[in-house]
Amino acid sequence: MLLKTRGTLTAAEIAKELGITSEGARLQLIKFMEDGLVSSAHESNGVGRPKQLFSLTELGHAGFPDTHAELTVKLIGLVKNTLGEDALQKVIDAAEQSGKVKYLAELEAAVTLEERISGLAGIRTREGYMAEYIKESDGYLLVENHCPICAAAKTCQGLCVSELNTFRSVLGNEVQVDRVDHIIAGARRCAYRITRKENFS
DNA sequence: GGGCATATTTTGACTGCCCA
DNA sequence: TGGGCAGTCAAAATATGCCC
Repeated sequence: MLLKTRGTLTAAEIAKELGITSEGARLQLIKFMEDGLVSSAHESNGVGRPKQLFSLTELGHAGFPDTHAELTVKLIGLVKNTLGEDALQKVIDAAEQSGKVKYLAELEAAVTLEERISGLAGIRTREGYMAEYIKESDGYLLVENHCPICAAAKTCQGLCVSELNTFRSVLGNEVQVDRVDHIIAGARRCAYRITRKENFS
């Protein structure tokens, strides 16, 4: 909790806050380091042995509550209940339009279909979807192994529809994009089959 | 460059508490 | 009662800058 609220600290500083000796604090920190919750770095400050500074790792930070998902679900509910379904749909449409513009700009240099799919997978991975694509005999499979907006998507299915629309727009008219796996429906992943339309092959 | 001073870490022995 | 765990204490080890 001290490392979370105060940032990087030495064993002596932690010991002082906890009312124990620095050796006692250090023993605890070593255990946290063995568990991957804390990392250390050395900092030289003139005369004497360099300080060993302790800070939380990503795993350590993950041990604290994150209520983003709950907040998002709450906001979606508030928009729906106070402004109506139409207002919520307008918000989703605006987000979809914004997403399309952003994706198209990033994929401007991609010429072939495979380059566009590869680029799209890269963008989605950066956004936390752990995306990848698989080349198949009749097209491609875009796979998203994680859904960072799962809680929101369960509350508002429009987000998933918007996502599919975005993929179709970004990949172009010559391909058909179908969702074949859906996390919301209980699948392990979301997957999209991408095939060339008959009249474009 | 080497010895010294300083600040900090490391280590081992020990104590006390809890629990099966 | 013994084992495990958490913490204290003291001494040794370590890393670095300063000064001659």
